[in-house]
Amino acid sequence: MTSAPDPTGDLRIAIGQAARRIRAERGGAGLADPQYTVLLWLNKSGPLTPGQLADLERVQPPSMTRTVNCLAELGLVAKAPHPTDGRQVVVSLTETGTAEVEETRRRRNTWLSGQLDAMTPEERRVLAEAAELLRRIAQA
Amino acid sequence: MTSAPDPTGDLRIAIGQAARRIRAERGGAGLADPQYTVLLWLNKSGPLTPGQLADLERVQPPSMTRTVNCLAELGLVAKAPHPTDGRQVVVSLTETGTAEVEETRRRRNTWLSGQLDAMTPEERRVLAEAAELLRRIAQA
DNA sequence: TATTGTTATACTCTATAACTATA
DNA sequence: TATAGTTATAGAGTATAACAATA
Repeated sequence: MTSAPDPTGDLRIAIGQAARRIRAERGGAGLADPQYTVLLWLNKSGPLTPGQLADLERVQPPSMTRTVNCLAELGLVAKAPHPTDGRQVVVSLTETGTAEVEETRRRRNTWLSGQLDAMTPEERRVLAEAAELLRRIAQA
Repeated sequence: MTSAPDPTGDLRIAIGQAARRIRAERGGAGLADPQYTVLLWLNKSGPLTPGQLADLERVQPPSMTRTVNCLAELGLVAKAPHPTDGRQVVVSLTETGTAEVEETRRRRNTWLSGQLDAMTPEERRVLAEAAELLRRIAQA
């Protein structure tokens, strides 16, 4: 019982499996993926508000509040009042957080990096392009 | 504050966002992604045991037990004793389940299909290749 | 004794709704 | 009145550990 090809289903399944597999891995300090991703955003873009982070990650504000608080408790980010808008909060990487990002990135034996390193340049190119396309899909 | 390119981080973020975005969509009967994925496997490969499904989906057996039970309650799959091995269970699509798969697939306005349809053939090719690579990553 | 599946339990992530504070 | 963030609550998904049944 084999049905016709289903690129959509194949892609859905592949994304789901990959996301689950990646989630099962822990970077440096045992940080879960959503938390580490926030650190990556802050490292890439500088200080951001929880609202901006929620938009970037495409999650609802309460989810980001929780993630940010978790990181703050670990001392990896700091929350500060917004200079001009009392409603907003500014989240920034601490020294510890910056070190955590860089240390994790430096460790080339990080699981996903290891997987990519084992691939051919052409395959890495495909995945890099796919990353952009997936990002676009996620923003639709 | 913009750091050096980080293909690994970009890919991780993209996969996470895409998985979350896809999960937020509901196919035909409002079926969640993990459940629909099991239907796709059964439709593709025919009847399977919970253990086989767990291996295919890279989840632990208890997770699959739960998913299969949910589908059985909905009448989309049926559980039957294995003909020769009393320990095993055979899960198969019911008529309703088959109809559900085909109806969902036929609806081209399914969210992800719509996204793919809006892309260029080249972009679809990249994603199709990426799906294979992601599958390989997930199995590592 | 090893394997298949299930039950029990707990944790993480996410969402919606309601609330507070500020603009 | 609108916006940013938080708190409260709930639900989905997954995992590990322990158990039952069968090989």
